[in-house]
Amino acid sequence: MSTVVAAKHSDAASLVSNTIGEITRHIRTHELGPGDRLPSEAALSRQLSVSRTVVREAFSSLAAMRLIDLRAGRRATVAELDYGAMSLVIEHGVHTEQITVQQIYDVRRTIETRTAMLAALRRTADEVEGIRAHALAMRENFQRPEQVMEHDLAFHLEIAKAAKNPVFSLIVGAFERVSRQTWPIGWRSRPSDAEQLEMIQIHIELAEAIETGDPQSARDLMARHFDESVKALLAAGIA
Amino acid sequence: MSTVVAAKHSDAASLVSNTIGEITRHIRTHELGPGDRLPSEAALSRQLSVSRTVVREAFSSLAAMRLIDLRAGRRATVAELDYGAMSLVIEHGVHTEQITVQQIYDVRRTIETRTAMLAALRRTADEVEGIRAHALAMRENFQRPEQVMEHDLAFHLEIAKAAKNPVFSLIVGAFERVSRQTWPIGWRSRPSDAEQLEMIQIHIELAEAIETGDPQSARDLMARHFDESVKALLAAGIA
DNA sequence: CGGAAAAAGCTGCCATACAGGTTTTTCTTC
DNA sequence: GAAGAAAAACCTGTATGGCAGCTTTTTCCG
Repeated sequence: MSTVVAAKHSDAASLVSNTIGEITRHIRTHELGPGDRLPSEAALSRQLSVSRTVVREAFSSLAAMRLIDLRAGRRATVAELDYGAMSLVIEHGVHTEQITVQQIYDVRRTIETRTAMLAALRRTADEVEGIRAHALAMRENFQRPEQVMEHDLAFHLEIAKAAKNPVFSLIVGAFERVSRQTWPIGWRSRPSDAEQLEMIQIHIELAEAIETGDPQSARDLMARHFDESVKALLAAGIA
Repeated sequence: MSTVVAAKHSDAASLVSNTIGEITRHIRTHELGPGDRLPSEAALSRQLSVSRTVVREAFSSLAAMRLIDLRAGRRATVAELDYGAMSLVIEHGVHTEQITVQQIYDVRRTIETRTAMLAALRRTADEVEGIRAHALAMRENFQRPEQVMEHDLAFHLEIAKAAKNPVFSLIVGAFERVSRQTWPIGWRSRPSDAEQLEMIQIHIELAEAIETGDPQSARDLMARHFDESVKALLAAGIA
């Protein structure tokens, strides 16, 4: 039974792994939240009877997964939810050819048709403002692809945020790094101004649907957006 | 504009971060795939003009995100896609009360109604066998909750696999650690044998729908499964 | 009492050392 | 010459000690 996507059963009795476990356990048992400070490396070193080297590697690993924040001279603190690590995992999957760009679009479509719908139901006035601002900024800067891309990414993240479920934000964010690399391909496959503006127009209408509070339209527009994007990528010869 | 879920703009000019970047760049530019070997710590240390300590912490971080595999005495190798790190991130979010269990169920419902549908369309004979075996094993072992849970988890992962999109597997797997902790709560909230068997029955029917190749039924059954699960959790007083 | 300066504490990084696992090379024997 | 065993070379895991530079706490002066 080859599992393709697996999780190592890490009994991994290495000191570092155990130390990571102890630290996360510490967070859990002490009910620490974002911003709360962890013991110093030296303290943990004594407490767990391992060298500071081991504690440092454990901290470093936790920081890589963005579970804690590290800053020189300061104590480590519990981190806020952050999609940085997940974004690296996805990017790694694409670069090692274990994930295709099209598979990512399939997942994004599934997720984001839902966030669009929820956003239309739950958005606050502020969020509507942000979403619309990004959509309009895409149109205004449409001769500067860099800018368009940044606003596009922010647009999708803002919708996820308006859906009021941080897990959706996490997942949408997880695709950010890859999107930065594939976005220009999609853009170039829409060579005329008309085609580019048409793509941007969908974003604007989507912003309006969310503003109006029309979940069905929001959903449909997001679906259309992804259908068009996939079409564009296929036209550009992306497998 | 408070972002709630963020990604640190890691210009993070720390040596370790830079080294992590260099290593992932090495993987990318040399087009390394799973199993391929990376340079030794000493070699990278010389090549990048940093101490072995720094290289080690970078390796350790990459291993934490499951981008590479480390084993004593052996060279580091590029890892296969693995949801271990993502699962820790989600678990962290729940323990620090940045994510609620119900929010996870919302996302799982969105994702897994899709995987069920796709599985019905794309499954192989082997996968059907695996999926059904897990569903039946749930019924057979239904007096041993531990066993039921394990087969339940494997059931959902196998469906994701049958959907033939590793990103779905990654996401479904990302909820594994949390599920292991919340599953018993849902189970206990179905106190009678009849209720427990009813829940298991949905799994069996779902397996059948996937076997038959009926995407609509598969989808509906998965949706019902999650609706029931949420109801059970709410009954148990989970916010 | 307020604020500046000194002290203490902490992290980032480095060099070195050695135990124990793994790979490669060498040597022996058939 | 080939197969297999022994040795050498290489590699990672962990520990220790040290120092620069940043932060927090304490102390002391006005």
